Amino acid sequence: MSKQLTKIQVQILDFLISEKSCGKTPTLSEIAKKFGYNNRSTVQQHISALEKKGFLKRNPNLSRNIELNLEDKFFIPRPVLGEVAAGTPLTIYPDAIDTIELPTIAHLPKDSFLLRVKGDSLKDAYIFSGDVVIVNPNMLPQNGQIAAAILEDAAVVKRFQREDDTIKLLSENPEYAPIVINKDNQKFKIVGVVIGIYRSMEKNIV
Amino acid sequence: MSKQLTKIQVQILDFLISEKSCGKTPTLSEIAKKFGYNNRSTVQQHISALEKKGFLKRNPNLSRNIELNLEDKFFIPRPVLGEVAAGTPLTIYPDAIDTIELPTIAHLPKDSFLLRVKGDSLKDAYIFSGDVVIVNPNMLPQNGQIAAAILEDAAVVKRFQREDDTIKLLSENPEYAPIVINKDNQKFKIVGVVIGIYRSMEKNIV
DNA sequence: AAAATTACCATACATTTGTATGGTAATTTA
DNA sequence: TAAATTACCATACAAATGTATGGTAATTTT
Repeated sequence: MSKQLTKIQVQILDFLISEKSCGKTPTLSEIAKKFGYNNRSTVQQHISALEKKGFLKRNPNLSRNIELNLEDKFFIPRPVLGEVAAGTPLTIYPDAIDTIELPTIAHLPKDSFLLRVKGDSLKDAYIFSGDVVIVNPNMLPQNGQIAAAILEDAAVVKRFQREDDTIKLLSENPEYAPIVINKDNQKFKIVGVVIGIYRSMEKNIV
Repeated sequence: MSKQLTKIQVQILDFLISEKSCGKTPTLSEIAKKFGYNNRSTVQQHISALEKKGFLKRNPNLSRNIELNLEDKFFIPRPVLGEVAAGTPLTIYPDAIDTIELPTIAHLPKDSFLLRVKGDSLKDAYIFSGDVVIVNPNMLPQNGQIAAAILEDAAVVKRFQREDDTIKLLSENPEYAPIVINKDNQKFKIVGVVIGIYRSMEKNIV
């Protein structure tokens, strides 16, 4: 038997990874439901194939006990939604352009997503090009918090400052001037609050 | 009924948090086994009490479906083993001195742990005082990687450089001189490799 | 063309799991 | 002192879950 995965096996494995990255391991029934199967024995067969090919391991008779075995990687890939400029706005992509191997950040706040920062306009806030910021879209930024926003169909990550009739987006780097937005600006939309940053060190070998 | 938890309820909740932070949700039987109960109905009662007090939620008839409800926090606390100096060595504590609310880093590499960095000796490596480093103890540092080590019963986080008969621990900050260690030094022990850093932004309101 | 593989379905069964109910002894509260 | 709570145990049952086995049709490989 080849180690090559069939289309459906890939889909199921992807689903398992996606669920795992939310901290869940589905049952056979749940997988069957997800893929529209009438019977969990269909999933049973696919999981069995994935196990034979070495992509996962089952623990007999234990519920929700599919252990992923992603080539000895410690990390589970998570999609990065787009690159975002700390300086000039960059386009945000509707689909993932990239995956980052986050240390299995599993239960990120619901709906939260990742953005990779480009540029050095936030370097005085200790955020550097290449860092990944974790954005919680269910929060409204308070003054002084780092926020992600969409401006003219592009995304920015800046320190947020609400004033009387305007919103200021500040860089920490004096080389960049603040962006001032009128409150009524239709082309401006707060996306969420940066609740954390993550930086992988594994490729930082000098 | 009070919202106060009994000793055993705290122990069970702690166990649930600990398991959750490894990406697992135990069954009643598994909890019973962990605490030496002969019967899972004992756990059933404790979980029921925890639910009534609002600390978790159960989804009826679904296995491994205890959802923790830690006061609407998005985050699950994880113990921070100790503070570690980027500059001068600081003591590493055997038990957690603190918990950090990591964005539910759930499947950290096995056995990995967190250290909070103090001091600015790694600032040129973009690691700052207060940052939390994720240390993987199952890796040996390569030259140039940031490593955590124990030196004279204290812990340091430094860039690692192996030379002929010595190991050099380099600061990125020119104010700190490199620490040079003889390979035979009994009081020196590599603890692991820093595989990532995490910084929470939530309290960074200026 | 024959054999193997793939993708599904159906059924049956043992185990696990969640849950309901009732009981006992010790401790705490009223 | 009486009542309530706590911490355990035991039993019973339904639902969920994993697993074994066999089948069909389509596709791919040999």
